[in-house]
Parts: sequence; C-alpha cells; structure tokens
Amino acid sequence: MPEQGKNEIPSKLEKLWHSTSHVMASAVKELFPEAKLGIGPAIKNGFYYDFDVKQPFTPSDLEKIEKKMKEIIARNEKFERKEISKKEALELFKNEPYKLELINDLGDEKLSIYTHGKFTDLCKGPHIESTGEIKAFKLLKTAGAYWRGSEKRPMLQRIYGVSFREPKKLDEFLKKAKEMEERNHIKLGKELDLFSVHPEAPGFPFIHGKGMVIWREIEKLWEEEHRKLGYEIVQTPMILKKELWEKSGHWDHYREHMYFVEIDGVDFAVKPMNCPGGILIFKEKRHSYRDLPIKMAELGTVHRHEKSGVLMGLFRVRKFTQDDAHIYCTEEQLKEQIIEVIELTMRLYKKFGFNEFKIELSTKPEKAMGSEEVWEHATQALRNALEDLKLEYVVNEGEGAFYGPKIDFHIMDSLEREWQCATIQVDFSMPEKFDLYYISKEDKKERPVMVHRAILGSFERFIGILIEHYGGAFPLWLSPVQVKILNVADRHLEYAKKIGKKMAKQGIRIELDDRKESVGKKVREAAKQKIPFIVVVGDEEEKQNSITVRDRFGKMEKNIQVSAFIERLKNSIEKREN
RNA sequence: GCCCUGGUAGCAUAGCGGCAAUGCAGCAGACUUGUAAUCUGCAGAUCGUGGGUUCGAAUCCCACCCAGGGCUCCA
Repeated sequence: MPEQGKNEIPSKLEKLWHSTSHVMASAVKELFPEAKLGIGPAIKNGFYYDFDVKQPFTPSDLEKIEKKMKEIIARNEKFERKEISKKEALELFKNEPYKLELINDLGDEKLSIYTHGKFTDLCKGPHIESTGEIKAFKLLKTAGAYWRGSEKRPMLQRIYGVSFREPKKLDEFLKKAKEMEERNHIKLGKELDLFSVHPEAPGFPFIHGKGMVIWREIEKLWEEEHRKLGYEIVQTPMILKKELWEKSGHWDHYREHMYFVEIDGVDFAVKPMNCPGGILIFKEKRHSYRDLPIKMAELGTVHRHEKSGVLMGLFRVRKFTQDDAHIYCTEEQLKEQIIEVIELTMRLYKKFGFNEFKIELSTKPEKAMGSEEVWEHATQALRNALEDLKLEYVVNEGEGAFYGPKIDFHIMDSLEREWQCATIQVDFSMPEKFDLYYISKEDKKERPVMVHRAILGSFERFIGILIEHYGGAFPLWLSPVQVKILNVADRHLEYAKKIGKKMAKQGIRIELDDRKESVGKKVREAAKQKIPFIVVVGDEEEKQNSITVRDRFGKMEKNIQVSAFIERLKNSIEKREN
C-alpha cells in the first residue's frame, strides 16, 4: 500500500478523489441508512470517509459498497453546489451529529453543500462535474479511526479508497502497491535472515548475523566520516540515576516514555536520550574558547516506551541506536558548524543512493524558552547555512522545539517515499539547566550553544529503510554475503573451497553451497537471497584454474581469473559503489 | 492505549463443530548434476495462552498475549 504521508495531494486527482469519497458515502447511506457521516477528504494516495456504524464493515460489505458505487457512477449524477445559511444547515443535517458539530465549529459564515442524486453533504468543494468521470476505483481497506483523531472521541469506521480517470492508472497503482508489499522490510528481514521479532520482547528487535553485517558496515562508514571531521566518539551509560533526569527535565516531560529500575533502593532510569550523559563528559573539564567547537558523537542505544499499537518492524521500536552527536560551540561558530553537519548529512546519504532530499526549517513556537534575540540569531544561522549551500527548504513557522529551532531532512527512496531521518536541533535549554560554560578570551564564563544532531536517525529504522529502498538487493559493500560459491559436482569441492579461502582471505564475505543439489537449484536459491555474485566451479574452471561468475542481473562471465575478480570486488567495496 | 484483521510443523498456507492437510525447508537414500526447483521415503503440530459451551472444539463464546493495518493530511 503506498504510504499515507503528509504530502501534498496531486492536484489533478484531488477533486476526483474527494468526489469519489462522496459517491462512497452515498453508497454506504443507501446500504446502511443508520450510518452517521464523519468526514471524507482526499488524501495523498486516494481518499477516505469515516462512518459511525454499529457493526464494522466486513470485506463483503466493501464488495456491496463497490457494487452500489458502480451503479451511482453509471447513473452519471451531476454534482450540484448550493450555498446555505448556518440555520438551514443545522436543519438539513439534524440527524447527522458529527456534521452538526462541524457546522457549529465553522462559525456564522455561509456554508456550502454538494448534492449528487439523493445524497447531500456539507462540503466546501470543489467537485467534478458528474459521477461518470470516475472511470476506475477501488476500496482498499477499512480501519478504526477516532473522530477528529482524539482518543477521547468515538471510534468511527474508516474506509480507504482510490480512484482514477483511466482504468490503466488504477492497474499501475495496484502494481506499485504490490511492489511495496514485496519490498516490505519485515518480510525481507525474515527471508534474508536479517532480523526477527519475538513475543518475549515486543518492540525490541533481534538483529541476526546477516543484519549485523549491514549494521557494522554502516557503522564503519559513519565512524570514518566523523573522525575526518574531528568528532570524538564516546559512550555513556545505559542506566543513570533519576536525579539526572529530573535535572534535565525528562522526568517532568518524558516520564511516560521511560523505563525505570531500582538498584539498592536507589531509582535509576534507562536512558531515552543521550544528551544528559554527554553533558556530564563535557562538564568533566573546564573548557577554553580555544577548545570550541567540541564535537562529541555517540552511537547511543536508547529505550523509549512506545504504545503497543504503534510498534512496527524496525520502523517503530522501543529500543534503538541513534547516531547521535552534540556540538558545543559559540554563537559565532554556529553557522559553520551547521554547514558542516549538512554537508556530512548529504555525503552520507549519497553513499546509500539517496540523492533527493527535502529540507524543513522549523522556527520559534509559542511556548519557547530563551530570548527573542537568541532565537533570532540561531534561526538566522540555520537559514544562512542553508542559503550558503544553495539548498531549497521550506519553513515551518512555529514548529520548532521549545528549546530551539531545527532543520529536518527527509530522504526520498527508490519508490519515491519520504522518510524523515536527519535532524539538527539547536538547544538553549540544556546548557542552562546544566550550567555549561567555557572560559572566553576575556577570562569570563560564557554559555556555549549546544547542537543535537542525528543523521541516520536510528540504525534500526535506517536499516529498515535501506531494506525497502534496495528491495533486499544491497550494493556489494553492504551485502551480508557478497559471493556464493557453487560446486557443480562433489569432485569440485576441493577446488571450490580453495577459491573460497582465497576470497575470504581478502575480506570478501563468501558462502559455499556444497550440497549435492543441481546447479539450477543452487543458483535459484542464491538468487532469491539477492546475493550480488554467484561463482560456479566445475570441470572446466578447475582445468583452467578460473571461475564462472553470474551477477545479480543474470549476466554471465565465463572463465575469469580469481585474482582479477577479487580485485574488481575490492575496488567496488572500497568505493562503496551503489 | 483504542478499532479492525490475523496467530495451525522452522517458513508459507488450507481446513472453520466429527481422523489436523499441502508445498518449501529438515533428515535418510538414489542421482554427480553447468546457471531460477532431480526423484523416492521418513520425521516433524499441546492448532498463540487460559477458561467456557458441547457427546465432541483448530473451528463457537469470553479473557489475555503477540503481530499487521489504522487512529484530525479536518465540511
């Protein structure tokens, strides 16, 4: 199912989708007259409509609704707009409690209604001319959804659907949805033996050997890039005393997401964030202005209690490892530090074939700490950094954290889905709370600016994104198994082992399939594992002291020299080619 | 947390009141194989957990656990 993100709706289809939702509502009303109407907007990938019904819709209900909708479309009913007063609206929708609530919330201005056939809905429009414009549609799924998204309000039954002006487009849409299903990281994670989840630890995934290969490769790249920029890499404890969390403010504001333990009658908390620990390292010494900026990175494993219903594979978990770093610098250094982080972010993303980003700058919210002036300066530094780099970005006014402005990065994967990963946040709060300072040129105590930043976000989630982005076919440098060696018959086993050893010695990750199975079967299984190269050795290769290589796309190269092949692989791995 | 759907052998599924089934994987044997499934046989399951209804429950009911899809992209 294409992801329901908060993207803009393709404007060409918005009207059609919205109108289809009206058609669906009219079909539901015909079939279930007692259903009360919620709302029915167009969304990123289609539309939905919420209904209050006694019995949730079943799949066979959806079929009936689809059938009814086809009749309505065949009748080619016109959509007609009419403006009415609030009083008229209240009368017209007197049996629709949710509509009444909306009407009352909309103030005293004129309201508009749309009618097709016998069905009328409160709606600002616009709509298509008539129902016949809907050439293809499908109801996709049902789901419970709270009225106005509030857990305190009634749970309505939502039906999602999609529609198009050409039947061909619907086929394409369904094909893409299937492709996404195929790439689902939970499915691939199981098939490729990358990770697993167990009832014994809900929300805490187990990373298998093959998954850890990917993890470690990312970690190596991450460390290299950070060392180059002069980051020090630290590690802070997993469990820290409750007092620390009281001081940091997490106790007041984040408690319900934290895990606690009592040891010898003393309360400890499992860290949900790395910053307080990092700050203790900063405070260990006096710092001169000459030491700044101080850049401290940590692959910090954090635990956060998430509601059971939101957990999902590697995407939403209760334990994850952040590629965290904290930068302590002066206000003057802020801009160049931000530029450095942005450049690092883009450099890292490109290694994984993410070449398109969306950048968002979030500014001061209503409830915020720190003076107007400090905010202005920091926000300007972020803005200038983006502009110096000639990057396009959107501004989310008032969407920043209470403790400072931030920049977020969204990456676009191979299926054009967006993922928020990197975040760069200025923090005025922590330096205050922990009384951080450095000694200035004038021998005075000064507050440093603190920047929190994560680039990949969480290793778990990032690996999940990579699995879907590559569809499990990782580039050579990330592949858990880079070469699978197959011997044709038993008599080639010794030679196969010799070749394998030679490759392994050079750091190539190999596996040998020495089962007494047909070559066809061994190839099939290696191919299903999406292994980049399959090496086959038989009589011919042994005679020539060579190998035959088949790549992931089925391209075969006969009788090539082992050493030449190893060189080629090493070259690609070193460059981390995509 | 709430709503919906689901949980049957290592994996994928069928069965939906009356003997738990099929494919893959596993094991044993035969075949010694040349680029996406060689053949035969064997073994493997307290049907998520606990309770209830029934002569009889994988199947119906209740509770719980776990997973997946959703839970203001506002008339």
